[in-house]
Amino acid sequence: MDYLLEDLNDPQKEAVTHRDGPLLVIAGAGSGKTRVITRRIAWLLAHGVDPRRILGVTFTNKAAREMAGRVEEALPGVRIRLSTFHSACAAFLRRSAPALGFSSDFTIYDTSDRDQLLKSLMKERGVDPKEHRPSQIGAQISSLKNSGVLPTDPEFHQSESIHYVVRRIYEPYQEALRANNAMDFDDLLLKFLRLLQNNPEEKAAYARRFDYLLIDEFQDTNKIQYDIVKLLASEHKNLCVVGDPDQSIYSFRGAVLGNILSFPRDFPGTKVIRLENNYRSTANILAFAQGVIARNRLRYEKVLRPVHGEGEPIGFIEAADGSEEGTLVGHKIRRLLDQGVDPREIAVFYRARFLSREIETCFKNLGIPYRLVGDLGFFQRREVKDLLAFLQVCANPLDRVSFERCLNVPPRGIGQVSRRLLMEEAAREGLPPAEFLRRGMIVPGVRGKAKRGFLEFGKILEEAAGRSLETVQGTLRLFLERTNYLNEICRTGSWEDVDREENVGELLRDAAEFDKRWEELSEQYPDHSPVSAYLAQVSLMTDQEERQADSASVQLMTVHASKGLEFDHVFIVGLEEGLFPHSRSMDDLEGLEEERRLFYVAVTRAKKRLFLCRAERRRGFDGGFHPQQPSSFFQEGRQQLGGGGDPWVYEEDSGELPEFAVGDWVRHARFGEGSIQTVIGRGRNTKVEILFQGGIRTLLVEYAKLEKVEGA
DNA sequence: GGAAGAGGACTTTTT
DNA sequence: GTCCTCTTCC
Ligand SMILES: Nc1ncnc2c1ncn2[C@@H]1O[C@H](COP(=O)(O)OP(=O)(O)OP(=O)(O)O)[C@@H](O)[C@H]1O
Repeated sequence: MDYLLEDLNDPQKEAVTHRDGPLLVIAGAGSGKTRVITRRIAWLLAHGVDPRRILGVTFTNKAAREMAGRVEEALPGVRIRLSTFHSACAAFLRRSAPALGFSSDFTIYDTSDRDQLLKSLMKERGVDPKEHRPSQIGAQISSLKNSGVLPTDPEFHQSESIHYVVRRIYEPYQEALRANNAMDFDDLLLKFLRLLQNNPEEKAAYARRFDYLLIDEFQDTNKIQYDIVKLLASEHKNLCVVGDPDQSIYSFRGAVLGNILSFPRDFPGTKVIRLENNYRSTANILAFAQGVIARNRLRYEKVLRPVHGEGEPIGFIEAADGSEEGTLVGHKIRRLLDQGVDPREIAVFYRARFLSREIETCFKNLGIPYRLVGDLGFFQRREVKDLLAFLQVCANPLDRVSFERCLNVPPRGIGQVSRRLLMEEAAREGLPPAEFLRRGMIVPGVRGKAKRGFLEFGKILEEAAGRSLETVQGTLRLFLERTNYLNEICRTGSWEDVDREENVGELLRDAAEFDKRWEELSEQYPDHSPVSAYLAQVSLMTDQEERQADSASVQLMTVHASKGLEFDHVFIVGLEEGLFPHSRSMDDLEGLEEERRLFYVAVTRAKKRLFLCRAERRRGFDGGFHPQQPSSFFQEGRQQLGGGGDPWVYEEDSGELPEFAVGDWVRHARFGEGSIQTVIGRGRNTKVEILFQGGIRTLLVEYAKLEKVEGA
């Protein structure tokens, strides 16, 4: 099994073969930390350690899957599951839920469920949700939880700095969660920690449950996570953590750099290993990255040497506005693709999610295949959330947030007033409203459409319950058929309806997939119906990676989502003051330095080629343009790299372009026939607005491959 | 009393 | 674009 060590350098070997006791690998970007973790897991497995006694934790689902893949690559035939902190804690809590006053199939609320609940609690207490946005209040509650403060703790009442709305709402919020048999993301960590702290038997049991703990991206753990880790490792101290203080980019989630720095003190006898070769990037890219990060003052210095040669210079792309930025990036990518570059080796990063829109539009027009990584999209889509809310109500009738969401979907005549009457009547009967309706009980004072609506909804619930939620797909289909959902929702016959239908189909497929695997999965979910197990799984999946993982597309993602990944060609867009670094982080040194770390992360993802991009103006939400100053990061690139002229020049080659005039009929491969509404610009930059059946599109003539339709 | 459509406010980063 | 509230019709 020495082959497991073959492609490792000496310090890596030392880390991988380190047997027992605390181990800290602290090293810069691209130095092979992740390789250490995955190889170490393989090494342990190869030496007879039971995979169930290893707990490997990463930060995102994506990273967990990727790393599991690498272990299986190194050790064919083996199967191992790596977790995120949240999924591991959720799984533990499901076993211990009754002790905490929850049933084991409790619901997990995502951020929008949380805000929904907060909103209704605020309204009940006469707090205007417009004056204090639920999401803001929720964010503050979240950061309290991430520093370990519950409303029942004395600190909560003593602290002066807590907003009065938070002060009023936090405790009712926790009570409501419990009444709904629900936890939010932060509860998953905090409640598990409290369970260990307050319960010596549980603590002892969990401290013996694993023999080896391995944690990637340790610089981004928060206090709660570290406390959990300490307790899990308290008996054997076989704890291997890996990280890079310069890549700490989650302080908004409570991450504390202190964790990785104080690790050797917290675990006396820690073996500290440094990795000092960068295997990922060209020397040019690495030198730039190090110049960038060297300007931070709060820093733990490390050595990092390039292994590769100088490589190509860094490129700069400066555009007049956001859409030109997208087009220029698209042009460049198109050329790379034409040279035979694998689209999966190209990535576009942005600081803020909304920047992806403009890029997407341009890529669509240019026909560049792309994929949005970590897109919240799918599970946040209206129709998907509606359907999941229905499943949620079936599985957990106490969940009022989901109940309120799907009660009147599709519209069945139930409004504000009938809703209130139902709640009051159900409360009088001492039943959750969902249960009240399921029994077919009547709400006095409600007649006509609303009355029928209640009865109908109750009947669907009853029928679903009658089938004991045995298959996810069956339960969904029941809802779809009884409500005629698709027809109700897709009435307008427009563009988006097709999407909606597809999303529903996608969910059904996903559900069917889960049903098929239920037999092997069921042991992971004790006391769960298939439906509640499905929900348990889905509510921790915030992305839809797997569905499209193999598509040959350019990858679009936030810088945060790029952590731990690598690509041959990287474009960082939106390098403008206020955007990246973001204005909300520019007030203090810590904020600015974190932006710089974030930029460092972005830069160090690139293996061969890096492009820094900015626009001179950008459209605001009102549609007007705002001038944008180049980001200091962009300027540093310019300076460090000698101002380097303009490596980005249009090539005046390709032959003639067809000319179009307003009113011409044209045919497009994908959008069909349409008429030209507007012609913008000249020559290679000509854009046309075309009215197709599905709506108006703006296309670049050069790439749209439009055909004139004569005699229309 | 409800539904559908118009108009306003708001967009950092994630589990 | 999206989410939410307010208005206008049924
Ligand atoms: N000893 C080695 N020899 C050659 N290549 C290596 C070696 N170790 C790692 N690599 C390669 O270097 C690249 C970076 O490795 P890895 O992702 O493990 O680094 P990392 O330290 O986790 O990076 P980051 O912190 O930036 O995410 C990968 O392509 C990996 O395959």
